[in-house]
Amino acid sequence: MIRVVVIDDHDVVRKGVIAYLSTEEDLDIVGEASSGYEGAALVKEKKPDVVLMDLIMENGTGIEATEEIMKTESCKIIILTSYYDDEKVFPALEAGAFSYMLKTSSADEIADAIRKAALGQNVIEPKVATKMMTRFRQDRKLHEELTKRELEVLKCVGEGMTNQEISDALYIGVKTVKTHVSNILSKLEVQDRTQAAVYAHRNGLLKG
Amino acid sequence: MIRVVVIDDHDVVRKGVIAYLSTEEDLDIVGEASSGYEGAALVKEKKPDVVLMDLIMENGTGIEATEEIMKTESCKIIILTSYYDDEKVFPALEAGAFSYMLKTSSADEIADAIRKAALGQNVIEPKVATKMMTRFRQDRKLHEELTKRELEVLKCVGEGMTNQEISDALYIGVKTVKTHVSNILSKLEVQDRTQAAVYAHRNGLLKG
DNA sequence: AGTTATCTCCGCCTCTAGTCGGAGGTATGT
DNA sequence: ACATACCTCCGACTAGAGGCGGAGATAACT
Repeated sequence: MIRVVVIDDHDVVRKGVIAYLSTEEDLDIVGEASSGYEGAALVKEKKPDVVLMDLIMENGTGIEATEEIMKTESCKIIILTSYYDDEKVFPALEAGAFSYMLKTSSADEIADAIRKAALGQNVIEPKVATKMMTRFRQDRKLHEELTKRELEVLKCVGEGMTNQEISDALYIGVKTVKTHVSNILSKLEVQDRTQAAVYAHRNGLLKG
Repeated sequence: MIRVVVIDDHDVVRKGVIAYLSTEEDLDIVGEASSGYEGAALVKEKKPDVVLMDLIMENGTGIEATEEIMKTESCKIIILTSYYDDEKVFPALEAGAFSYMLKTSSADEIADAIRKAALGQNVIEPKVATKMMTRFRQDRKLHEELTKRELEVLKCVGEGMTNQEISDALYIGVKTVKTHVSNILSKLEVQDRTQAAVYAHRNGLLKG
């Protein structure tokens, strides 16, 4: 029997998945949770073999919960979500997710992914796999080289602020802002602040 | 008996919702579909009282399907989705959606929304309702004022291109690009190209 | 025929942005 | 004690961005 925990704050999704998986003889649903925090605690208590995890949740994202679980547990975490954009996929994989499924998958595919995870085989959605390929080919997180202060400045640039406005907001001189911006541009390998702003948005460095 | 059709390309969600609603005595699931096109045809055939519709689907979005159905049918369409951002909510309501539910809702809430829809009562999620209020207060989509050409230029600006690069890409003079950019800035009510680029990204005018 | 909208282009002007090459201060770790 | 990284700031320079005012061409609607 493969012990499974389902974490998803979408009531209908969670109930639906559980209802479906319960009909499978070799799967045992040992717990369910509707938030990241709750889920992480539940996994530590129940020690399941496999965790089905949604990404977007009210209290504690799936990414945070995945990180938390992977610190101490050895279970396989399968991300089950509707999203397959860069900002969601890569942080999830880096956090220690084992497989990445989309909610467009059929119930059978999900059951199959659970069995494979229990055997140590990853299952990555083709669409997500394509993303990974292009990612690993060249790109790395350029913005990880940024210092704290530079990241603050970049966020301001990403909001469309001018150097003067940034200097007022951060209580530093305009010259200093220019220095930071220049360093940001070279670290991100872009030519001007507009490209830096685009970079910030594409890499999810801002809220909206 | 309230006749219901469920349209959702997420297998687990559709099956889950149906499994849940089937236990309700007064609800009769008369059909299900996994794409917008299929769903629209099904609704025209089955003539249900209420339709549960997902927004993001492979073939034919929920918005297109909603528009198509509302042309000829008189049923109540309840949007059931994970999204509540502007780009999804307003087109759906404009297309003729009757209620707007989030997948974070409990199964009981959804069953309740179906009964209310059958009685002619709308159910709008609080989060979505808030969006609607702010929307009707003042905001309109500024970029709808943009001409075709200006939109093309804005997309280039959103990619981080300079005026020179845009002029090369669109085969027009740099002076012309400047004129377009100036017009874009005033129409979007922003001060510079960086803010315009941010606007473009926030309003989903670009792919990534 | 006249109006309106759109796309195209020009010159002149100002100002922000960005580069280059410095410099001093404060942590941190070796 | 020394090196390194980070944050701060300076002056001088160049180039791109953006405002202002104007203009010709086409197409569509009245």
